[in-house]
Amino acid sequence: MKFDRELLKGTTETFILAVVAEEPSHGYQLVKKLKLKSEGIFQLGEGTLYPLLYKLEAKDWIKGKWDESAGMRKRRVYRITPKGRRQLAARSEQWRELVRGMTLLLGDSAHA
Amino acid sequence: MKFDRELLKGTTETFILAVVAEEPSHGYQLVKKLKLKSEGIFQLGEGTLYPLLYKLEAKDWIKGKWDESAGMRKRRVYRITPKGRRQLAARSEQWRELVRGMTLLLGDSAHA
DNA sequence: GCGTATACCTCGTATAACAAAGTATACACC
DNA sequence: GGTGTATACTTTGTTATACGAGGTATACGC
Repeated sequence: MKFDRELLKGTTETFILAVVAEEPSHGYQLVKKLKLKSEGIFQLGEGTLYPLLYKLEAKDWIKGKWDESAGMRKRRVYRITPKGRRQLAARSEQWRELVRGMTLLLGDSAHA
Repeated sequence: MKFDRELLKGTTETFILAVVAEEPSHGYQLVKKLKLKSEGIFQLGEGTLYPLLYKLEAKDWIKGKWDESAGMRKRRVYRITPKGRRQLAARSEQWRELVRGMTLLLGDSAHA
């Protein structure tokens, strides 16, 4: 979906954490996976995803490791850290609150 | 609730439109109303709300009119325009898609 | 040797929500 | 008639985020 530019802000970190938590992944793979698993709703470009991964790693929420298996393009595989799990829980909580607030305010408009 | 700074982005215009659509209101009133109706989840400051109202009016999604009834501090009452209603519908649709995408991706994490 | 899919990296831009500070009016109360 | 509080609006500066557009380089099929 083509979102109104700002709508995604603050949610991306959360769903990336969630997907990485479910299964360690590398960047390029995440681009595909996010699109697939969200049924095309989220389509992050690489220019969005990679810098985000660096940031998450810098905060120690995920940890990347180079995978240089023979006969493969080398790739950096990220897995979630304990700290990342705690963040994910906190973010999910905030997300649920946001949804609750919006539901309260949108009311009928939400089903227009 | 204290949100993670960026999480609200893109949602504020939507719920303001929704509340104004339900009933014409002036700025100061909206600050209170948003907090009340969202059960304290959304607490926009005036420094956030007023500029937003100006922007929405500039886009012709809401229309303000000075109310100078006697014995009252004069206030600017906003009501939604037809264009605003269409926007509200579009925004609500996007919001629902976002929720759907997040639900797909968060999965178990959403109930942690 | 050529095309395509894979995989990663970097820079510039727009703009949004917020805090903080300011102005000014109505009204209750002593 | 002076003080405090709630009402009501305005403006400025800061921070950060998602994105597009561009770039590099490797594996593999044919």
